[in-house]
Amino acid sequence: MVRKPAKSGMKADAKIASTRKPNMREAILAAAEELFSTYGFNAVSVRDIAQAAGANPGSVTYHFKTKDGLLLEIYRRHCGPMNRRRSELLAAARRVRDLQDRLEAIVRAYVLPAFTSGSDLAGGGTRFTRLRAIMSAEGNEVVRKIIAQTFDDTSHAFIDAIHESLPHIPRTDLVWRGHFLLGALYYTLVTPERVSRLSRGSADGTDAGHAIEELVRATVAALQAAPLDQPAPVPRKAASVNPGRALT
Amino acid sequence: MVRKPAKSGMKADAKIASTRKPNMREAILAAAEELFSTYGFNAVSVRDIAQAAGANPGSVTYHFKTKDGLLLEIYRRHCGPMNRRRSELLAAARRVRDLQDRLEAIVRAYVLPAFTSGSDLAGGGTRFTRLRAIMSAEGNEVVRKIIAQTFDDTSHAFIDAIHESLPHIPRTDLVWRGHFLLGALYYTLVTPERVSRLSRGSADGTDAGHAIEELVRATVAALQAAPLDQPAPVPRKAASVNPGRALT
DNA sequence: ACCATATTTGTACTATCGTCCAAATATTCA
DNA sequence: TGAATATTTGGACGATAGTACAAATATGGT
Repeated sequence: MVRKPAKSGMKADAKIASTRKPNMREAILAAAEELFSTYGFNAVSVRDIAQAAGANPGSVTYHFKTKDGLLLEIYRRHCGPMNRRRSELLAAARRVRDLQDRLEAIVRAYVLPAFTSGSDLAGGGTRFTRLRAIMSAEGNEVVRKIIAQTFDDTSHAFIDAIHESLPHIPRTDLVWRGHFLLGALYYTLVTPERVSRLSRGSADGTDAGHAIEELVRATVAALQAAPLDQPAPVPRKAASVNPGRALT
Repeated sequence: MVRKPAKSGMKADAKIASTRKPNMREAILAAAEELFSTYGFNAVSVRDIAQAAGANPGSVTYHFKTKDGLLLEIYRRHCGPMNRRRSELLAAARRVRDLQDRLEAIVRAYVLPAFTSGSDLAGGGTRFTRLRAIMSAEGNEVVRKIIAQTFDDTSHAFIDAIHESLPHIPRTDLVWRGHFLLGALYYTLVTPERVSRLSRGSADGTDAGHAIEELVRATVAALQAAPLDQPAPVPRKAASVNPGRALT
């Protein structure tokens, strides 16, 4: 990792005089999370992390044994709270009467914790989700196991819930569409500036609240689309969808 | 890069006796493309590439000067043909009369070249798109410039075309939804096995043809959704969307 | 205050990284 | 064929990677 000129000021602040970090282990975890989620796992060295945390490289080895162990601990920290939050929101969503509202609530229950879960509510959630996005692209082996163990259960629970709200759509299509949702979610967190650029400033890709609303709206519509075994996605004269404004 | 036990047989085949590669430069490019798109840029060493191509590490430096230069050349190879293909398909799509069909054709014009463009039609397109996905996650600086220079024009052209088919939806929403499309597209190519896993074998994530159809269907529906400034995404009793099968 | 334990430090090890270079070898064309 | 050029080779360079370890220091219970 070479980028980002410095921010030498911050590093200096971190180890002036002999001010001890109250909990160096946490500082290392936080620094690693931030750096990994920004530059990727491979591009960040243990020394980079130690320096950002104001610690000694050996300290990282002491607390987490290996670099993979450090990554593993980051996942352990976040997976529990995040999936717990998702389960709570999903349970609440299931109790929504109106089928249309329920579907939206389910999608929201999936998306929201990705932006806000974790210990640190201000940006902590997006940081971890961004990390997951990068790791799924880099294809780390340590992570692959956690994914299959921890996240697949949650994914199945959500797909099942969606299937209950849309029983006429084959599960296979819902798996695809849920997959697209996760991809869109990841990409939004990894490359938010692209949205700002392409919209020429009229949208802010880093505005989590707005991103969530756009994502939910688009996903609900995608989930409701006719499955592939039905040739016509929408009857020709589909004016009622947008009342007052015909398509042409 | 340490993974994947070996495939030592292939390497041996590549340099048996004194059989010279007819064009070592191409072999290096192909090997680099394959490895980068599988493991990421940072995880693959110049020596890995040279070995996979049956070449000498020094040969890579000779042809491409630096590792970044090699990556740059891969992008140069693919960007031209891919965007040309997209332009052709987009122009054809614009000529479709029916607005619904036109929208679908536009989306298809965007998605299709990502799976099939490039010199090598069998997997060559997906390989390069997978590479782009990984690079956007890793955030390489060399790539960021190419993206903004080469791809933003295409993106704008597609957003404009979509906007013509859906004039009642604000451009900002279409930017978001186009962004989601790209994210879904990337994620599908990066983690296709997840689809197979979650669908318990009833879907094949690596089936490009099927992935395209699912992606197009979901995206068209997402694009048509009511914009955020309209509170109700669909009027309550929306039965006509799926003729014959009411929502409940 | 003292000892046992936990943590931090500084340094060193080996491996591998990207890149360079001179010599060896192929290729091309007068 | 022979000279000019293009390519390949094998080895080397300094830099940096992850990790290990003994010494130094901080901490907490008695």
